[in-house]
Amino acid sequence: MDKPRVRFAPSPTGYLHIGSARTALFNWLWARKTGGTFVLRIEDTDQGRSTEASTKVIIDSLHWLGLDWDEGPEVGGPHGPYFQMQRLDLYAEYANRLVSEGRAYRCYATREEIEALRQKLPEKKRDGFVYPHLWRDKTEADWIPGAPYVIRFKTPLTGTTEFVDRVYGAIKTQNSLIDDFVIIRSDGVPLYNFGAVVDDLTMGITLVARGSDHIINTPKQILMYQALGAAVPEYAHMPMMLNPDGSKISKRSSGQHGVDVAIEDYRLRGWVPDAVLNLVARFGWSAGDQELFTRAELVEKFDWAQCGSVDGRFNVKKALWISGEHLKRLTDEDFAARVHPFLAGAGVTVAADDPRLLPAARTVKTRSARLIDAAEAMAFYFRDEITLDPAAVEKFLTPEAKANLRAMADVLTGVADFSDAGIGAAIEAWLAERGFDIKTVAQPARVALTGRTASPGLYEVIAVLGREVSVRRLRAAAGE
RNA sequence: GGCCCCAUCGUCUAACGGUUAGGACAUCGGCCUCUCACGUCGGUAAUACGGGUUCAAAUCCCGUUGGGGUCACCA
Repeated sequence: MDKPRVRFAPSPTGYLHIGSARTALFNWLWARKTGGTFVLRIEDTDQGRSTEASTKVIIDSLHWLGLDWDEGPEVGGPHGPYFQMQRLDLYAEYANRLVSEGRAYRCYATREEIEALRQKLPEKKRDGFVYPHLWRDKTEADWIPGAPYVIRFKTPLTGTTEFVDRVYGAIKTQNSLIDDFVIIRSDGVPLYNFGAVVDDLTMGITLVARGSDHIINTPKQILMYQALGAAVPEYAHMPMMLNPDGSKISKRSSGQHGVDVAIEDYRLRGWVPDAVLNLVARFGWSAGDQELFTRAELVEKFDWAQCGSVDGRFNVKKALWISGEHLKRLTDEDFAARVHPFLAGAGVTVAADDPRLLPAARTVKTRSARLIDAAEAMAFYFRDEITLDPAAVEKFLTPEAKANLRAMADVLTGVADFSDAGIGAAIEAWLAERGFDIKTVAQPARVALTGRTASPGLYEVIAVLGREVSVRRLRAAAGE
């Protein structure tokens, strides 16, 4: 059996949507698992909305996710070009073939003309209005030289079109319900359904996997394959990814639900690529009770048979949990290197080779959901001047506590072994000598050293900060 | 509205005719503890409804209800 050829065919009208990323991922997983070929094709026929900038953003996002393609932009391939606007001649050739074979026809009716016809109908019937077969039965003799026309597909009037989706199972449609849709615009540019079919056909795509919003297009496309005398590919549709309230995920809804839409946003917020892949993989797909997957495990375990057909709602907390789990699995060194670029955003300048970077990062690793959170949590280590949280000052920096902070500063000044353990031992000895419980000094010290009431462990904070800074901050908070 | 699709804890899901309906996130409680996390132990929580088929139904069939998709010279 031949190896599958799958594709991801985004239209460059914005960013890489989280749902599209899943479509790309599932196709990629299938290709990698089966040793097949993953094709990237840019569907830029919507000239009003397609931009080069968007093409770049989408390609960058795919690179960032690590979803590499075997054929497509940048890498080329035997079936190129991989931008639809560079394939116009091909579409014209196939369209003309359909016309000459009587499977499609020129339609000179204008949009206005058709709309006027629709308006003539009683209001109730306007909803289900389909193109009346104005030009369906005309011949070449009726063509109007020089006038603009579109090419419409001559949809069979009877019969049903059926296909077995790898996710949804059997789906059938009455052909009589499908109108004679336009395949080539008056400017010669193909419409989605036709461009996709000609490309999938000429690129040898054997399995078309895409979002379930395309289920409705599938019968039309199958009809075109048949009219072209070509073998129909397999189909696999994936359920929609929705907001927590069931609405569509969009830039606009993002603020409302906290659901990031664009893959660049995930990168900017400090997700690691594998966590994003893990996140989207679990929408509509599962492997028993397993929740966390590495990229390799995804490739190994992915199968269409385990894909469900239920639309999924985004769970922000679970998403953050997945991100955090992936962060925890990074080595300390890797984690530190990845969090470094985010420190600037948290307002501190830290050199990549700053010796405090690794130990500081280590203390926030299990406390952060994303790198941006980690950077924010560890910024206090690097500030020249920290701002103390007023409420915390009010609550913990009492005169008595300040006296203890001064004493603690003195203790630290004398600690020989300035490590976690050494510091802990010295402070605990001091505490024992005074008969204090650590609870009486921990929170005031934490506020003095970090500015806040929540932080990594006290001893590790002090160790990372170093003797000089720790002592200075304790004394400053004590009012010296 | 027509057509298509979907329906198990709040959310994501497991189950592929026979289970005390399992797991994860969230939530609640305990442990750990210098705070916050992490970790750990335990609890609450679901087969939308109504009919069939069957010895047996979350699983198969029909209907109802609810949700989504789609009805362009967008993709």
